Amino acid sequence: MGPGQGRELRARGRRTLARLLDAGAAVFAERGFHAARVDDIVKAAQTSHGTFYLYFSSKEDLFRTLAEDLAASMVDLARELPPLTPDRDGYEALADWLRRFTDLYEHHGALLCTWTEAEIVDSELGQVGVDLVGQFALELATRLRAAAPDLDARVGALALVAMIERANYYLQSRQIRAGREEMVVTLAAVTHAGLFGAAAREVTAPPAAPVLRS
Amino acid sequence: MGPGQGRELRARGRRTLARLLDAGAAVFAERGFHAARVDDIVKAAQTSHGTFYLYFSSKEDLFRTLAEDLAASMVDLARELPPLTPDRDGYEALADWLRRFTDLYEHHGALLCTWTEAEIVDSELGQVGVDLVGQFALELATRLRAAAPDLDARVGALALVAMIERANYYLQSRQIRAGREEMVVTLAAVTHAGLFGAAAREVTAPPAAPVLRS
Amino acid sequence: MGPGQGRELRARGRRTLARLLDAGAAVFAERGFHAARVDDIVKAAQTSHGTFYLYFSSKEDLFRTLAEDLAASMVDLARELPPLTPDRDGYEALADWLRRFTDLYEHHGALLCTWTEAEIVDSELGQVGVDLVGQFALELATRLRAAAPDLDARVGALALVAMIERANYYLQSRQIRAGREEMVVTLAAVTHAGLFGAAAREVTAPPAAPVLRS
Amino acid sequence: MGPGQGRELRARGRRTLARLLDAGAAVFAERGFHAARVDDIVKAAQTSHGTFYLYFSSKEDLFRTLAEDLAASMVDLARELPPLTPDRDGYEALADWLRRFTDLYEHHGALLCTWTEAEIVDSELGQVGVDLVGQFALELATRLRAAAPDLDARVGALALVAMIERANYYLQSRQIRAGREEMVVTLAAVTHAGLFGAAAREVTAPPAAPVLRS
DNA sequence: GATGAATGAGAATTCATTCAT
DNA sequence: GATGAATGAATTCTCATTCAT
Repeated sequence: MGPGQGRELRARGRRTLARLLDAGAAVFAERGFHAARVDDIVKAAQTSHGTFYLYFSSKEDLFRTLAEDLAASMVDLARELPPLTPDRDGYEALADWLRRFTDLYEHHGALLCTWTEAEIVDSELGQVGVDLVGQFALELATRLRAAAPDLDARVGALALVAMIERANYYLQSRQIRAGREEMVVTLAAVTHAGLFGAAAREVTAPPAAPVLRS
Repeated sequence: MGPGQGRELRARGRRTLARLLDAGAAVFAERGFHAARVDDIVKAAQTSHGTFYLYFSSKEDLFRTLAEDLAASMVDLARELPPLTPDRDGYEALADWLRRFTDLYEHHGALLCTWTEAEIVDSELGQVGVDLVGQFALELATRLRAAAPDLDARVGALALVAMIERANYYLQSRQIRAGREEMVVTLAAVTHAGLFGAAAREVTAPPAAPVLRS
Repeated sequence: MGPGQGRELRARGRRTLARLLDAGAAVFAERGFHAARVDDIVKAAQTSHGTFYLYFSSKEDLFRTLAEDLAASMVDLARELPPLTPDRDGYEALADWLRRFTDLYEHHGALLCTWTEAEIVDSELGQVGVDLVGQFALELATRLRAAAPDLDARVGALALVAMIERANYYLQSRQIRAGREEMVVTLAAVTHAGLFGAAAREVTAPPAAPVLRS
Repeated sequence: MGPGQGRELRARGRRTLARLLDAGAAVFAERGFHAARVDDIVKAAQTSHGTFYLYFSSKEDLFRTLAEDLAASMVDLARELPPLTPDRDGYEALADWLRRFTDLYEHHGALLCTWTEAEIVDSELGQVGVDLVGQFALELATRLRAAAPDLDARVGALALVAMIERANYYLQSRQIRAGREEMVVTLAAVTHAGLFGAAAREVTAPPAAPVLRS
């Protein structure tokens, strides 16, 4: 563990720590775990190698810290998944929630991409990843079970989570050439359709006309 | 390029090349691009460093070769996406195709996970990845457009591709605790529902009873 | 030199200095000069890096201070080597002196082991080590010369000093599995025999019965 | 373990290995374990850092290898300790053996001084050191027991070993200002006297006149 | 008097690639 | 065609020492 995190820090120390965390997030996001150099990070944080190791015991330690922060945010978000109903309110709530997911992914998602790469998988962190996906899926599964009783709710929920996560990745990595809102609406529609059938939304949702583009 | 690929190898040379490709696939899959050591690869191939550079000009060169092979297989598979119809035949055809996708992913998918990591993204290879996703999405989009005219077909198709790809990844990395067939059926159902509405499948598809488990 | 030793410390300063000296002795003894970290020392002394350099100008400065203290004690002890006589009183006096040597070695000897390691040998301190051995040897040599005139008294004395020093080291480092008193008596006997012949002690010394063990 | 030692080496590899071993011995002897830089060693061996790690897995690995070689030589020598008899032949045999010990110490002894410093003590190597001293002491103890039955033979033997070892160290580190032969004769005399009484040697040994110097 | 924070010159080690046989 | 050996730039991490409060 980073020695600098065990003790409580003075104002200056807190600022340095924050700079390192920011720099780490940026560099890991841009280069991935292995290609990220401690040198890049300290340069970005405008500090020295020595200082880095004052706060973190290793490059991996910093990564783990960032990942745990992100994981916590994700878990929080998963808990806030609104009750999903077939009506228009349910659809809107889902779309709103997806907007917030996309926000989070936009700011920290690059880190998710390196999650696998850092082979810290065996340790707790790997489990965190699994739990994370599971947490999301759990929430969805509860609704799926009611809406589509003949589907395997657990697997179906995972499939929807997969879609949401990966679509955000495509968006971020520019493999998808689409706007944020476009994607959010589409994901909401597909998910809603998956849960309650396409008909439900068609009736209640407003014509998503502006979305049509291709 | 590795001189060893610049034409006409004797039997012995072909065997060495094959061993290197196999070893490379295995090691990249297990460790990722950066963590994979040339040393690991030559040991697995039971040959020497010198020989490696007889066939490939660099570690990246080997990766690129493997990735291009995989990409070609994927593109081939995408072309074989069957016509999707709302009836039961359409559903079955989709499920069959998903089975083949899962086969491919099972054998070579680990390489896909490292695709991003190797920063060969700027080069053609990155584009290959984009094209690949695009190719799949294109096929789906055509059907989507007919089935759900108020959805952004392109984005919707990408969302479904995202789901299919990522769900396979979850399966492979054991983040999903489900059987192959279970997942294939679920993906088929969700995709089919996304395309034609849940009602379509419910009427035409057989009760997916054994899938129910959670 | 550390400013903190340049005279007149208040009570608080004296306590801090004492803590640092104690901590230094402990850490140098346990880890050796190179492996001892200033950080270990200040932690053991419950103070900070900044404070350390208030009292000592460097790690070496602290070591030197400790070593000089020890050297002074050793020189004092050497001066107190009693007159050695072939009779029983001489033997007992020698044994008593050896007991005190062993006491000193027990408390500070670990530092002696690192003496060589710290390459402060070129400086005065190295000379102190040489002088120290020499001082001991000188005292012994005077007696040896009388008792065994055909031996090289100087070298003989050094050999005895070597034995006494090294045997204490074996004892301390548990390379010898023997009790303190056992060792003291044995060293006294061997030294006495070396000086005056085995016969002398045999006649005059009491049967060292309890020593017999092996 | 050094990868280069598992496989059998070609002529060139054997030469490089030998150069590294020689260089390591020299550098460790001169600077001690901690102060010795891998850089010094590879420079002395006229090779590169990379090559070093081809043969040894770490600086410690090289040290251990050298130490084990030395330990083996020492154990061999201990086994060759001649039968010790009170007559002149016994004395001469002892002196001869001491000459060989001094030879060994002269060539490799510097390494012994760093033995303690490298904290490899916990592992087998530390035990080797203990065993080594024990081996020597065992041989001596057998004779002591016969010659001086009222002494603790085991402790007495250790004391003599201590003397022999440490005196050689003094000689090597120039803390003793004496010639080799001078020291050998003196050690033989003191040891012989310790075993059989001063009288025995006086009668049988030649007058050691030339040794007298101080 | 005391201390938390910062520093940066080294140190060990790794590994893709080249070379001589 | 094959390979054992060599290379050295790049990288992570350490730690004695200094500084600002």
